[in-house]
Amino acid sequence: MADIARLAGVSVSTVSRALSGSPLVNAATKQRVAELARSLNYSINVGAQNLRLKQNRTVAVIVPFDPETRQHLSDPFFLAIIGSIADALTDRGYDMLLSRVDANTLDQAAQFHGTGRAVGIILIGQWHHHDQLNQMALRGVPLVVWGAQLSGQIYASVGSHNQIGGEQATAHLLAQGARRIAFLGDPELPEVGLRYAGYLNAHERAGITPDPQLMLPVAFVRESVQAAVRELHARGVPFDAVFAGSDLVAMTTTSTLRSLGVNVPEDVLVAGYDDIELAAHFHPPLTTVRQPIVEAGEALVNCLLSQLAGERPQSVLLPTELVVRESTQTTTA
Amino acid sequence: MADIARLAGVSVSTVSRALSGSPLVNAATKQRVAELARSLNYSINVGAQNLRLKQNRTVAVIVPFDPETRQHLSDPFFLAIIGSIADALTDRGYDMLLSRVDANTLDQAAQFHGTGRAVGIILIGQWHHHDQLNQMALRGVPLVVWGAQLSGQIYASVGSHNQIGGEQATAHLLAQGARRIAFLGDPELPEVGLRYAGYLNAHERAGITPDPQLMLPVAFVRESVQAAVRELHARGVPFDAVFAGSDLVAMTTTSTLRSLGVNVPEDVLVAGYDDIELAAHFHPPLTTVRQPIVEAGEALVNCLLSQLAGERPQSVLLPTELVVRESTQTTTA
DNA sequence: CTGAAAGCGCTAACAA
DNA sequence: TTGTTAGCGCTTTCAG
Repeated sequence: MADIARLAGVSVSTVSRALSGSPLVNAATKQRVAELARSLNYSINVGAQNLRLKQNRTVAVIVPFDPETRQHLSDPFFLAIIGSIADALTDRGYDMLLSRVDANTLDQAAQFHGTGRAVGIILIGQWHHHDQLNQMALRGVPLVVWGAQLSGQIYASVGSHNQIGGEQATAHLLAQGARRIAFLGDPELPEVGLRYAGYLNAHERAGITPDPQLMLPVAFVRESVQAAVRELHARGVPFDAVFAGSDLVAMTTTSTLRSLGVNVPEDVLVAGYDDIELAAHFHPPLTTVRQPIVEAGEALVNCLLSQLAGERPQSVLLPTELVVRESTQTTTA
Repeated sequence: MADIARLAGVSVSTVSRALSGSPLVNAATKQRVAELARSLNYSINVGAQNLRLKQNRTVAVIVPFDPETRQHLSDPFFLAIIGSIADALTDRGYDMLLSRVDANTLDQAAQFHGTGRAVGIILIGQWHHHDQLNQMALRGVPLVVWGAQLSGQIYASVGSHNQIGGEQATAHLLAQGARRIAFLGDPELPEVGLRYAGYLNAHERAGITPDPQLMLPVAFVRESVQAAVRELHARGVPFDAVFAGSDLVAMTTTSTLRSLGVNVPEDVLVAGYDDIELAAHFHPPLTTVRQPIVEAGEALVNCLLSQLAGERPQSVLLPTELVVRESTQTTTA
């Protein structure tokens, strides 16, 4: 900037003003400065500008990871949500700082705000860290979490209406004639817990008591799912449908069943949750509960930005939609 | 920081030194400062620090988008690569700034470096922008791109050995008895072009001349693939196998064929490229050419950081591996 | 319309 | 061992 000033024969203040389009500066000078800047391939140092202005247009998006499994970022749904956040942020003129932090020391996430690197934080997945998140919110960190809305929640969350989603899927399976529906997913996770609650609700409404043996608390990991399905099969516990906690689990279940000689949907109906892009192209095409991904990104970003604008944190429940495909069509249909 | 200094009864320089663990400062003072900092919930302002130090530990990861389709970030393979870069960067202590830029004004990407926001740039996908990328490299922007290695390339690239991958898949299909293998993918894209070259090579080596009608230049979009497959079928052009430019295309092809009453692998063999996680769980499990995702992230990051360390840009060709699954098993096998 | 000067939060000589 | 001072690159009063 000093160089430009020298070359243009003006002061740095003038250059600064010219570059920021201030009306105070002579059009001719403005022109000259602009050209010089271009020819020198110059652009403003955002760091210095932020320092001076105490502003910042960066949002940190954090994906917690389990330090033991050191598991990689791979669930297509989470990945897709990141994509949609990236889009929403770009639209609003914000940058996205993507980072992974150890789930056990989630407070690290707050550092992105504390150190002035980001104006706020979007956290993907609340897992078991409800309390830590409340702490952060209490400390005044602008925060939005993708997950379930829990009672006693101080931070804002955005998520689909998991309980209704769970009901929709289960009610559909029951309507298709299923009577012994296995549930696959870890109900300790708030979102999955609500989906399970929906599962129970739907049963109750139908006047059916689900067999507790059909509740398989698997983690969202391939091996865990395969093991659970194989064991259920080996134990000879009869079941005529599966409601999986995510599409990935549903797909793994389907292929595991097939390897055991059990066909979907002829022998067992399978429904998932998420409606990832591939669900429609799976064989059989997967019935699932859609979580609106594009809206999710927008809602997360809106929620964060409105907090920054001084409004009170306002959680959002996104509508779910049951997408019926062949994986739950009884062959007679 | 000034507050801490006042409270601790020392100067800011001492605080600065204490916080940075300088050996010059008295252990007692250091202790006191550390406690104060913790209790005030203070942490260093990275922006100011960077400004002063002229350093920076963030890397910009850029995904170009086509402004017309304004297409969202959704290909699982790209998403997975982003995940793996995030991991690699986290391991090396770098932050990742994720952004999407209009593919037509790719130079914008250079701004992240120009404005001091990032030390270097990782670009996902070179598409048709070889020249622009060379320009950027020429201007001295530290840059790595995921894509093919082209002649006359100044920037560094990391990618799988697309031609060999194409050969592997095609040779496998030929070995399985296929004689009329359709190729689906836009050969204008450097990576796909090389895969196609591999396809041609394998044919030549087998002494077979592929029918030009079997070359379907589809974009990597669902609709495009469906349309192409339907048209091929409608025109009555016979084919006994498909080599798809990506797993997503292969899966779409499979489900489109199925809707036309053509079964995989009984009537037509299908092979893909990428080996995304779902490929193994697809039905039928998909034969594909694996691009090593974890290594990809590491290689991209290494390549960029070594440039920053002053070494010459060094492109990397990652090995591919043919993963044979049921989608290419002739039923008699 | 333009320039001089102060200062954003931090670090690094240089002195003491 | 610690404090003083200058300055990273920028913006913005306050005077001209």
